[in-house]
Amino acid sequence: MNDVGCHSPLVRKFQALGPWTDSELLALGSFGSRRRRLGAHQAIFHERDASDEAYLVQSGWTCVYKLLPDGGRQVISFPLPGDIVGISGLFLDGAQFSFESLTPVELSPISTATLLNGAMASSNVARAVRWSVARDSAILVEHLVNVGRRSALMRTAHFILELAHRLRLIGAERAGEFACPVNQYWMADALGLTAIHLNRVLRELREAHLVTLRAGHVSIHDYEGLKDLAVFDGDYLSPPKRVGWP
Amino acid sequence: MNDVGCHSPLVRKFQALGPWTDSELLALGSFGSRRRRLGAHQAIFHERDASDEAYLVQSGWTCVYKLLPDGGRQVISFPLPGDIVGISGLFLDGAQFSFESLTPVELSPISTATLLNGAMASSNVARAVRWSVARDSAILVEHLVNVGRRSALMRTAHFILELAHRLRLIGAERAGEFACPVNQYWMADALGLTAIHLNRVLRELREAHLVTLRAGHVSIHDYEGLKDLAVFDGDYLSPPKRVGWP
DNA sequence: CGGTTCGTTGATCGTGCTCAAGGCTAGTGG
DNA sequence: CCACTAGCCTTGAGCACGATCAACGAACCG
Repeated sequence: MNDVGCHSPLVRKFQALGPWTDSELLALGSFGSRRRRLGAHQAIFHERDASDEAYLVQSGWTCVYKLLPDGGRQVISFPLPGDIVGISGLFLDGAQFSFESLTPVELSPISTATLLNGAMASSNVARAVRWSVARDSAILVEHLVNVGRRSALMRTAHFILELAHRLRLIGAERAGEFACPVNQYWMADALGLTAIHLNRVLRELREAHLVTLRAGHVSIHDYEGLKDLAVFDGDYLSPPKRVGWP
Repeated sequence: MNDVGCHSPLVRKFQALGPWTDSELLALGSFGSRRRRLGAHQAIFHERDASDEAYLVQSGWTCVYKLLPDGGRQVISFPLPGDIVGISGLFLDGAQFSFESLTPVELSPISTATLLNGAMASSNVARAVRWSVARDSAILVEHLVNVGRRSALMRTAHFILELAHRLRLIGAERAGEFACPVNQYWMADALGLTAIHLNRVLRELREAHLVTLRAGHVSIHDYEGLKDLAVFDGDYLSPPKRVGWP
């Protein structure tokens, strides 16, 4: 059963939280038992949909956002493989946001029962879920700081570094290079900028030899420089190092 | 034991999630067994502090924020009586933000063990905690939308309406009137504005006969008008109406 | 009284938005 | 092979929302 981990981004993400026994891996695996494939730019759920299921992203890029009546859009997050979307919706009256695929994706719906049973069955699974939820919250907080108080340049740099770190954790980043199939419109809507201004910011970052984003691919040329610019500290993204954690 | 609820803002907040048995109220009450009083503007914990405890606010206004190296400050939330702060910090390497009192406050530290035991002991308590965490996340998402995509005027109106709704749930708002001991500097740092600009926005709202904020007191003169301006829908703040919820 | 905190206003500046266009590439159908 | 389209990226010119800098007023409190 250990080979569950070889292909599951969830297990990969949770590995550092281990050690995992085979039966626990089996419990984790139950989160991925059902699978759904979807093409690019397909809605998965909409704001206010009553939701009895969360979704584990198995592969592909996705996007969580809210629309405003004036046509504006705020991207909340870009869930990546190993991320679970919509847990909070299970405990509220419905989803607070819309969720869709940006690329072709593979999703595993997780029912409330599956989630709670998994957590009941194994305290390690419960820990992992709690960590995952807490981490998502930390990412959201950092996103708020980004949009509320950082300049467009710092904000963009910070966002790219966060993506790089998250992708590294699931093995989708190497030596400052990674695929990023998010166009400038979506990215601008995440950063609270217009696509036009973001384009200029990206040019600035490129001309400063810090990072290049082209054709859906990101190359970080000067990691330290970028980190200094953004005042980035990625500790909030990594599994906790504390011993005996709850 | 039922009089626990009479004075506990936590029980008041969770009432609509009921029905609660006496023993469950007792379990909830255990979250408030310890008490700490603090004066105004006292630090409760700082960013990066290792934290083994969350805090239930029993009375007074508090503030969660992050500082930036350039001296900037982003307020994440203003936890009110009945709100629990720092749960996510229990499951990460440390707190992701600073937490302090704005007024004299009464706090109940909640250890990780107390929190988890309370949830294990009663599924209603577990439900309530899950709802509370999910609601905090929904508030955070709305805050991000506010700062990222709404104009200063809409943003401010939305913020005031959210406060009014939250205060109503704990019985601290009546007929559009409530105390709000948050000065314009703190409020501006929540809204991603400067205090100077916020001051002008508040004047605009006052001159439009929508809402007045003066001397720590808010008077909403035209609730519908304010709601239309902000395109506010407070459903995310109320206890879920779904039956048989998890 | 003087000090401190908070609110208010004016003048000016600049980051990032708006509107408008054009270019590049891939895909499609003639 | 060449139009033609559709996304997406890029650039320019001008404007506006909100920031910055600089005071001053009001309330409170020692």
